[in-house]
This record gives sequence, C-alpha cells and structure tokens, in this order.
Amino acid sequence: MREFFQKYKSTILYGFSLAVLLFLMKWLEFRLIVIDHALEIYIGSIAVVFTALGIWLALKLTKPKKETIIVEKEIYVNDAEFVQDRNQLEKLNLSKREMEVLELIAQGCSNQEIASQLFVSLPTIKTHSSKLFEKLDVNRRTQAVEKAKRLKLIP
Amino acid sequence: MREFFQKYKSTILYGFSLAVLLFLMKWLEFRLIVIDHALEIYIGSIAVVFTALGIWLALKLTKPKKETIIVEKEIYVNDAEFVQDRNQLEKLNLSKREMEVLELIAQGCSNQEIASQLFVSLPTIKTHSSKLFEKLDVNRRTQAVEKAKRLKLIP
DNA sequence: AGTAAAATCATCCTTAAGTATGACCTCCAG
DNA sequence: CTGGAGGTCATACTTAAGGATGATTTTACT
Repeated sequence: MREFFQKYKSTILYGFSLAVLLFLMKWLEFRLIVIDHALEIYIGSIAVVFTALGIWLALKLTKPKKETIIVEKEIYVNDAEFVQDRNQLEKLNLSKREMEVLELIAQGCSNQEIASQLFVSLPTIKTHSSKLFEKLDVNRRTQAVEKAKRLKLIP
Repeated sequence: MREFFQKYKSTILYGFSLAVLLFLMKWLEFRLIVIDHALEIYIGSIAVVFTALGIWLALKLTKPKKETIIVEKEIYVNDAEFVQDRNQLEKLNLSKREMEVLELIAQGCSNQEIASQLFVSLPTIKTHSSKLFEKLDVNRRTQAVEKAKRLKLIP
C-alpha cells in the first residue's frame, strides 16, 4: 500500500491538485456572477497556477540523463613477467650450452657448481664461459650477467 | 536581432502562447453563453493546456539532469619502478661504502675498477666486499648481486 | 673528551676465474 | 664423405677474487 503510494505519488498529487483546483473553480464560478469582468483574471490565474504545476511536474518526473565516465585506474604489477628477446638471442648466436651456463652464472653459481649441475668437467665450463664472454663482448662473469639482463636474455 | 530572438526565444514563445490562448478564451467565453454548463470543460482544458505548457517550458529551460557513473577501468602497468626495501636495508645494516661497492659490483666492475672509481686502494675494496659478503651471507660477488636483487636492495 | 662504528690501507695466502691452446667426438648439411 | 659447428676434456699459465688478520684514521654520537 505504501509502496503503491510511493510509486504513483506524482500522479496522485496531480490528481488531487486538479480536484482541489476544480473545487476552487466551482466556488469562484459562483463569485464571478457577483463580480463582473473578473473572469479574465480568474482564467489568467488558472493559467499561471497550472503552468507552475506543469513546471513542477516536469522537474519531478524527468529522469536524469546518465553519463558514464570511465576512469583509468593504473595498477602497478610487480610481477613484470619476463619475455626473452629472441631477436637479440639470434644476433648473439649463443648455443644451448652457453645459455645454460649463462643462466647458472646469473644465479651466482661458481664454475665448479655449474660443472656439477651439468654433469661435465670444470674445463668444459671454462671453455663455455670463455666463448660466452667473447660473444657477449665482456671479460667477467659479473659483466656478462649485467649485459645479459640488459639485453633481456635472462630475467 | 536574431541573437536577441534566440536568447529570449522561450520567453517570447511563452508570451505569444499566452496571447493566443487569451484570445481563444475570449472567443470561447462568447460561446459559453450559448452552450450551458460547458464552463467546467473549458476551465479543464485551460488547465491541461497550461500544464502541458509548463512541462514544455520546464523541459526547455532547465539544464538536463546529469547523473555521473564512474566506471573504473583497470590498466595493468608493467613498469614496476624500483623501490628500495628500506626494511631489508635496516636488517642487514649495510654501511654507505658497502652499498656503493655493492652497486658497482652489480654493474660488473672489478675490484680494481671500483677502487679507482671510489678513489681508494684495492685492499680497501676487498675489505668492504668481504664485510658485504658476510652481511649478505654469501661468498661470491655473483651471489651477492643475485641476493641483493632478490632482497630489493638494488634494481 | 672518549668511544664505537666506519673507513682506510697493508700483507699473506688460497682459491676461483679467465686465457690460450690443442685434442677428441658427434652430428648434420653441402 | 667431408668440413664446420657444437660439445667435451685436458694442461698450463695469469690474474682476479676471496679470506684472515692487524693497524691507523675519520666520523659520529654520547
């Protein structure tokens, strides 16, 4: 019941206003017989009142235009997933073994540890690393790591 | 002249409408004498017409209501600008010199190069790096670099 | 003013890293 | 089938790096 009233509040108010005004008119009609030439004033006031009513109705009933604003919210991803630069890799022409050695060097492994992990001898790792340094145009493992990261060969 | 009309278009139209309707009323007034009991209909139509006029006026003159809906669009930025982990730095209690040495080591510099850049002797750098490795709990410069990056001490 | 931490330098020694060279094997394409 | 590339291993040498210890000087703070 209350919901019904809420929903049609404007319509009911309009109807009620009409009823009241018509009643007022009926009463005024009677007065008009007495007061001559007052009909114009009466009609004018009716016009004004209903114009105001119309304006009020319009303001009440018009639905607001919806305007969507898209706000770009930047989210900084700490992840920064690594994408290997295949282009650079081709240019440098590193072999599989050299890449493996490079990765292990970057992890801080010693030559001996690398040799153990790859099941080869220490001299083998030395030759690999030497060739690697030559291709990377460096002469220290630390430089190799720095350059490899800069060239996006490793994360 | 045209601008004036444009500016006060609504007002002029309103005035004109009023004039027309008053003229109409005058004419109807005459008719009412003939047709009995038609005053109510006449008044009613006046009310309806002016209500409509009011609505029209309101719609024309009032600024359209705006309701802004903010939609957040998530943009994933891969930037991940480096922020030094001050917390870790405090825990490790590294001195200024040790940090400087760490940074240069990370850049691939040799001890001799670091000594030259910092205007100190090679043994000094060795002591610094030794203490640095001790604090970082590593025993190779490459490990130090790897760990420092992992702990977000350096980019 | 005195003390602790930081910074500097040195020496001695060990180990890891880097360089050079040569040899051997395997696989694959010309 | 043969030569080149990749991989393996070895030896010998040089240099850089790392560890241990001690000493002196700066700096900062109570």
